[in-house]
Amino acid sequence: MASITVENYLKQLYLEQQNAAEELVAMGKLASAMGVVPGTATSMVKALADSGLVSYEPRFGARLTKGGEQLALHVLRRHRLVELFLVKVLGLDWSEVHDEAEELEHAISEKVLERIDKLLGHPSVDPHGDPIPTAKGKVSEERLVALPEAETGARTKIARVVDQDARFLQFLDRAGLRPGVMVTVSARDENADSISVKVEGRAALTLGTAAAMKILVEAI
Amino acid sequence: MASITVENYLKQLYLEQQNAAEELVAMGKLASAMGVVPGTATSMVKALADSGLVSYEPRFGARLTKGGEQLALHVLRRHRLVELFLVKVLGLDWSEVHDEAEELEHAISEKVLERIDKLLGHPSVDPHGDPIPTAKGKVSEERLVALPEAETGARTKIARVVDQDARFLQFLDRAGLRPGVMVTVSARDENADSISVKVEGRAALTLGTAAAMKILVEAI
DNA sequence: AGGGGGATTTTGATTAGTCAAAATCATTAA
DNA sequence: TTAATGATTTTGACTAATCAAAATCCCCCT
Repeated sequence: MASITVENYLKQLYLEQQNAAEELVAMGKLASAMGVVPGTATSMVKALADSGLVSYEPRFGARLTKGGEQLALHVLRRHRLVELFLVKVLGLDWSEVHDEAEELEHAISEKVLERIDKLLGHPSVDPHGDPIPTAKGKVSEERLVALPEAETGARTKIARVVDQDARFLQFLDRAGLRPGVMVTVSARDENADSISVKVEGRAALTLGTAAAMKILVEAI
Repeated sequence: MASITVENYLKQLYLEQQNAAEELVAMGKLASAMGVVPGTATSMVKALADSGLVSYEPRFGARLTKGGEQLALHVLRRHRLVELFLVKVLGLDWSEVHDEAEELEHAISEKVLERIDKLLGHPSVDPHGDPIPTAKGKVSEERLVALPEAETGARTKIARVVDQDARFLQFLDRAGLRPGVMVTVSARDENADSISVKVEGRAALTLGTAAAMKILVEAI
């Protein structure tokens, strides 16, 4: 069995690989994502390479192998199903479930996981709109765009929020910006580096582009 | 925070202290309960003594301090609430939840635990009838007797089963011997080292004394 | 009193994961 | 082309938890 540490490295490698869109994940990136010193990442990656979970090109970076990716997706599935479970069954807030799931994802057996999956009706996304990999390790491809890229004046639905920071999520929550909510980009200001969004029955809200980029809406 | 290993040692020390009824737990006992070699138990107990969680008398054994006992009870509370949760909410079998809980007990936060407790209606016993310590670390004292000690011919209720072995529990389950079920000791045979029990609408079943001792019924 | 035996403790080694700091390398800037 | 810069890798050391096996101790029996 992969240790908790190994599971975390694989998961992080997968996530980095996703949003960086670069082929190889640099040791520095991985190290800071894992909260360790770079040398630690290097030696861990070498160990992972020895067990065939990643392929490592010294001085350039690492990439998950097929096997490593399957394991990573499995961890991600546990993480996201647990998050949804915590919200739907135990009534926790979507801003606080990430940290909880970070622990539980390593303690849940296959059997319990499948029970949870069934209880939730085989959901396809977690409370942040992140896709839940299937038991076989497939992730559904979504066609989403970041809020600043949505057409001005067009109503779209918030589909996903790509930041797990509790305070940011609480801010969004208070502003009514949750997955599933319909929003309209009412104005944009290149110079101010901001856009204004309108939620049903609320005053328009102005967001900096960086924050708005974390909100993904359905492409039309 | 106490590591998973430390939590397990404390829990085991508590359990040994309970059913051995001796003041001190011997290193040999602790080691075999933990599945480690005796020397390992010795050095771990010395470390626990250094952090004030146990008091250790070399060559005699160890005993939990007040602080260690509180921690142990906390772990036990998590373990038992999780077991009940798995049975009641996720529909697992009472024979299989022990092992699951063994992992989850170390991954559950205070917040999630209290949600589970509330969802279950602040239960006082787990699926095996083991008492669930309160958040403050109090355990309700029960007045139970082992089945072989029950009066012959008197109807009593099964209250607790003190063995977590899945196969034994499955055997009991098939025989209808579950906590809450009414049973009568219909006969006893000193020479055969056995007793016969009768469950409502079933043929009498003969159990060896050792097995029957693991079934506790309400004292009348 | 003297041994034996069984449990306990010690000692020395090992593994996983980590850090600090020195060494190495690749690329950019001059 | 060379030197500087910043990232990466290496080295040596540390901690927690463990085992194997040698050393020690306590109690009981003769």
